[in-house]
This record gives sequence, structure tokens and C-alpha cells, in this order.
Amino acid sequence: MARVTIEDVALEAGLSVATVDRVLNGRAAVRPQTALRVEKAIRLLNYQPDRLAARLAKGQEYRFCFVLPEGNNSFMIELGEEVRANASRMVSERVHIDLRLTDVFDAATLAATLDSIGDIYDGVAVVALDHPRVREAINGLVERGVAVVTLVSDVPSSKRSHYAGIDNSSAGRTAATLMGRYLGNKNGKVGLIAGSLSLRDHIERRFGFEQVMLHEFPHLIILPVLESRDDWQRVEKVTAQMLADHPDLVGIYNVGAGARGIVTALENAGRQNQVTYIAHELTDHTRRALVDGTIDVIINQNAGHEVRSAVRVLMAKADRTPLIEAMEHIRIDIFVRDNLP
Amino acid sequence: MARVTIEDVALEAGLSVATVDRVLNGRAAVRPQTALRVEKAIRLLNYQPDRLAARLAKGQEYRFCFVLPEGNNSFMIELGEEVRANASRMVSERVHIDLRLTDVFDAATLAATLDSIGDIYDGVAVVALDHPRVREAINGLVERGVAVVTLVSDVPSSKRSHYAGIDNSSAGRTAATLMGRYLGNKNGKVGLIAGSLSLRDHIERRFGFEQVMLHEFPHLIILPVLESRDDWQRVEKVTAQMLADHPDLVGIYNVGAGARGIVTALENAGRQNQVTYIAHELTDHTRRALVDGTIDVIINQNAGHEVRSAVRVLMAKADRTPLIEAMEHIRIDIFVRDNLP
DNA sequence: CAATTCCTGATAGGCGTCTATCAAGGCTTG
DNA sequence: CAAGCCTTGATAGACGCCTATCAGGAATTG
Repeated sequence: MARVTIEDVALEAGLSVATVDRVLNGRAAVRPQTALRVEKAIRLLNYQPDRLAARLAKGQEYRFCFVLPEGNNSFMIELGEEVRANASRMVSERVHIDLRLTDVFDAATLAATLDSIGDIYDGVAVVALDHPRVREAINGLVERGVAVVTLVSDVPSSKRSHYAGIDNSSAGRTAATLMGRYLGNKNGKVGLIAGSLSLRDHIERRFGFEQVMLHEFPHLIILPVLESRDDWQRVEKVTAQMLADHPDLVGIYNVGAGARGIVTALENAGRQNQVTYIAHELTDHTRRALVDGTIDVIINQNAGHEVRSAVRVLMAKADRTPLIEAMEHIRIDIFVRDNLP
Repeated sequence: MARVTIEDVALEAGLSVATVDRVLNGRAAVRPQTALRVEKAIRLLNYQPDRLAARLAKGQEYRFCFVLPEGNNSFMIELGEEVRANASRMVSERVHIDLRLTDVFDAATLAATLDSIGDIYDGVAVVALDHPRVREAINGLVERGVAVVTLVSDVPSSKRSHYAGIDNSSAGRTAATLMGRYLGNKNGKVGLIAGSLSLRDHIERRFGFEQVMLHEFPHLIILPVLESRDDWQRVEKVTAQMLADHPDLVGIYNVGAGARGIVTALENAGRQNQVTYIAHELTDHTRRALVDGTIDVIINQNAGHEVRSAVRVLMAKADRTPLIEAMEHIRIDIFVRDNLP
């Protein structure tokens, strides 16, 4: 049961430790047949290099940067906190994580930020706008050998190594199914509110939602999408107008942030119990509204999981170690009043 | 940015490495004021011991055992596979995991198994029956210094260090809310099927379900619970009978395994579209039934997460390292057709 | 004030791997 | 067949911490 060391392998293969090491780390030329002997011994003994010792010896350090949107969006603030929490905890694992806040909605600024940090970091995680400039910046990083993980919102056309976030069109479809089932055979209109129609996650959620609504629940009428810029005051205004315009409104799906604006508008109109309201992201506000019954379902992505997954992926990419795909799948959380964490 | 080592701390405190080490590991008597100097230097430099080096030096190995139910329950089989997958991956982290299958439903057998493994392992994870004999066995392990984690089904009255699993009464409540909302203002009867009423997870789910149904949806009538022993053939028989007896059955909540029996019974009766059916655990069978529309909602616990969490907890307990609670919370997954992974 | 006991310093060796260097053969080449 | 290259062996030192031991000085005791 004792550990199998590199020495055991050398002994088994009838070679020296140095040669085994050369094979393991491709350090110098080794004759093919010698390499085979080593590999055979490794298999025979089921040798697995001790990662602790390896990393200690290499003195390897990882330097990562998380680029998040500035501003006061609750979810993004939580994401930032998770990054910081991870950063301090990972120091003992030789992982250094910096956090940069930038205007993610402005492609030029974001691209410039990404361009400027390439030489410092081994990996970058970024909440990205899907824009040609940004895509180029990401590709530039990747070409310089920096691992890039898109976080929360993807840039699928880029060369990013991985996307750490939920499947947003699937989230939209889920919202539609729940909306349709909750409404049963009720007729009426359903309002759709999005933060920005240039953010990929919002686009995809909308797409998935409309797809399922049209196919599965054709008796419900979807109103034209309202843009809110994720600003709750604006959300409130837009929602109030919508409520006034459509007395037969039976459902609201808010694709973006600013959920509290809808809560306020619904309460002001006294229609919180007539309208089925599905929101994204569990925050203090949405949580309270869910418990009160104003919000019926919250679709959530777990910020902590996303950050930890991104870090694991960045480490794996930096090491060229394989990923355990299933472990890095970010699930869509569905919360009703009863399964709140 | 270079690593802060124990040597730096010693230098800063004007003490020797040996003394700093004595403080860090409580190895020998150190004068309180000296200890304070060390602690001050640690804080000043933000020193964090290198866990890699520490574990390498200590040559610490962890030996854990997972005790799972034998039999062909899909979920338990998946759980076992996750244990094996983890076991092989953790070898390079010096963690050795054994897997034992036993008749968990028989308290005496389970207790005997637990009694017999105390001296070999540093930690045990067990899918446990909540029974006095089992509780005593768990307490015995804990008293001998073995960390015990209950998995999937808890034994709250025992001294187990941790429970790695979902909140089952919360899961039951969630099922009830979805059932009630899906049924809208429809009237009728709802059937409840449980595997065994001596398994704590099933009891709690039932309790949570009935609680919410009675309070929130009093117009729905809950039929007496049927016991299925998690055997799908029996489940099918019981369900067929229930369908025959109650033409006005509008909902089924299956608390345990054997979901395929219900699917067959519903299909044989041709009533899969009239009955809202909520099941537990995502397996090949339930997945297919969900996609087909026979099952409306699956409530799931992620076996992989539970196993990994249990391993992390066992390691932390063995080390007496603090846990990150939020990270070890096992969420209740809700799957509809659209958010299947 | 001497005899203990208590604290602290210094240092060696080890954990398993990586990196680097030098030496010693075996082999090819002209 | 000598010069050179290719492959392998042997070994030292590092990574940061742990464990153990010995020695010397400080503080306590009688």
C-alpha cells in the first residue's frame, strides 16, 4: 500500500531514475524501446506521480485574472466576492488571483483591458460581451498562450478554452415551460424584459423562452421585448407601463437584472398575485420576493460554483491536464419558495 | 510576490524556525509572549503554510471507506461509480478510498459492518438507516476518532460529523409546490408512493410534501401512502391498482426509486397526460420519461457532488481543518424537460 | 548560589519530484 | 580506428515543511 515512487519504476524497468524522469517529462532524447520499458513499468506498478511533490519541486505558481463588470448589479457583486474569497483561499495552493472591474458593456474598453494583461497572467476569466473587438482580444490572449475562460456570458465564436456558465437558451426554455405549466389553461399575455439585447446570455434566454412558448403554449401571447439596461428604476417604469397597457397580463419573465423594479411595479398595481413572475439570479431582493410570493420561480446560476470551476479549468489548462467535464458543468438552479438554500 | 516561508516569519519575529514551527504545530511548550510574537509576524506577512509541502513532509495518507447499499437501484449504482471514479483520481492526492456494499436496510448487518471497520479507516461515509443499532455503531466510530459522514440519508440523532445530502423535507415541499402549481385549480386526488417508511429520507420527503399540500392546496386530496420497497415491479402493481381505484387521480409523487413501474402503469392505463407525475433521481429511465412527457418534474440529488463533498469533508475532519460550509451544501436539483444536463 | 527545569536556537535528514551536470559507455561517421 | 554523437547512469541541490535531537542560555526552585 506504500506509495509507488519514481524510484520503484526505475527499479522495475531496470533503468535509472534519471531516465524515467526523462521519459516522464520529455526532457531529453530517449530511445523508443527504453521509453517503452518505462511505460510498461509504470503500467505494471500503476505509478501515479505525486502531484504534491511535483508542484513543490517545480515551484509552479499560477497567476490568473478575473475581469468582471463594474457597477452595482447584485449578481456581479456576488461574483466579485466569490473571486476574492477564492483568491485568498487559493494562496496556499500557489494560485494568485487578481480581480479587475471594467465596463464590460463597452467593447473597446473591455478589449483594451484584455489586450493589456496578456503578459502578466497564465489565465484570464472574463464576463464577456460578444463583439468582434472582444473576440479578437480573446483570440489574441489565447495565441499568446494565455488560457481564457468566458464566465457567465460566452463568446462562442472565439478561441476561448472553456465557458464557465449555464446554458442560457436552456434556461430560457426552462422558464417558458414553468411559465406555461404554472398558467395551465389560463389565457393572456406574457411580458419579456431583457437587460440588453447585445449581451449574449440575454439573447439566448429570450430565444429559448420564445421558442418553447410559441411551440408548446400557443394560447399565450408574448409581448415585444422591453429593454431595461439592467437598471431597476428603468425596469420599474417599463413594467408599470406594461401593466397599465395590458390588463390581461398573466406572466412576466425577466431575463436580466433589476428584479426589484418589477416587484415594486407589481405591488403598486396590486397585481402580484395575478401575474406569474419568473426572475433570474438569487439575490436578497429576489429571495424576499420569492418568499412573499411575488416572484414564483427564480432561475439561478451559482456564482461560487462558476468561479471555482473557472479556477479549476484555468489550472488544468495551464498544466495541460485533462478536465473532468462532468464536474465543470454548471447547472441551472431552479428555486421555488421551498428549496431556497 | 515570492512565497512567504516559515523562514521569513522567523526572521520577522526575530526567532528561529524551530520556534515558529513549535507554535504552528503546538509541538512543545513556548512562552505565551513568544507565541504572540510569532502570531504577529504571521499576520504581518500574511503567511500561509504551503499545504503541498506540509502534506508531502508529513507523508500523510487518508484512508476512507464508503458504505453503500447493495442491489440494483440506479441511483445507488451511480453513487458507487462516483465513489470508484473519485477513488482512482484521488490516489495522486494520497487519498485511498474503499467501497463496501452491504444490506443497508438491515440495521444489524449495517451496524456490524460499521463496527468492524473502525481501526482501518480515518473516515467513513455511509448511506445509513436511522435505527438505534446503526446510531450506536456510528457513535462508536466517532468515539474511536473516525470521522463519519452520513450520505444521502441522515442519522441526525447520532454524533456523525456531517451530513452530505439534500434537505429531504425541503425536497418534499418543493415537490408539493410544483404539484400544486402545475395542477392549478384542477381538483382531484394525489397519490404518494414511498420506498420504505423506515428510511429517513423517504419519511422526510413525505412529511414535507404533505405539509405543503395540506396548507397550500387543500382542494387536492392526498391518498394514503403506498409502500413499494423501491422495487419497480411492485411499484407498477401498486400504481395500477391506484389508477383503477381512482379515476380522478390527477397527480403522483414518487418519493423513492422504481420510477419505471409508474411509467409503465400510467402508459398501460393511457393516462400519462392526465396525471402530473413528479419523481426523484435522474436516471436513464426517468430521463426518458421526462423527455416523453410522462414525468413532469424530476427532483434530483447529484451523486457526484455528494461523493466529492463527502471526501472533502472527510479530509477536512481528518485534518481538523475548517470547512467552507457554503461549498458543502448539496442543492436540490429540479429538472424539467428543458434543463436536463 | 547551585541545581533544575524551561525555552529557544541550530541543524540534520526526510518527503517525492524536478533540474542540471558530469561521466561512462555504446554507437555512428568519415 | 579515432573523433564525435547518442543514450543512459549517478548524483547533488532545490522546493517548503516536518520531526527529532542536542546544546546553551534563561528562568525558576530550594
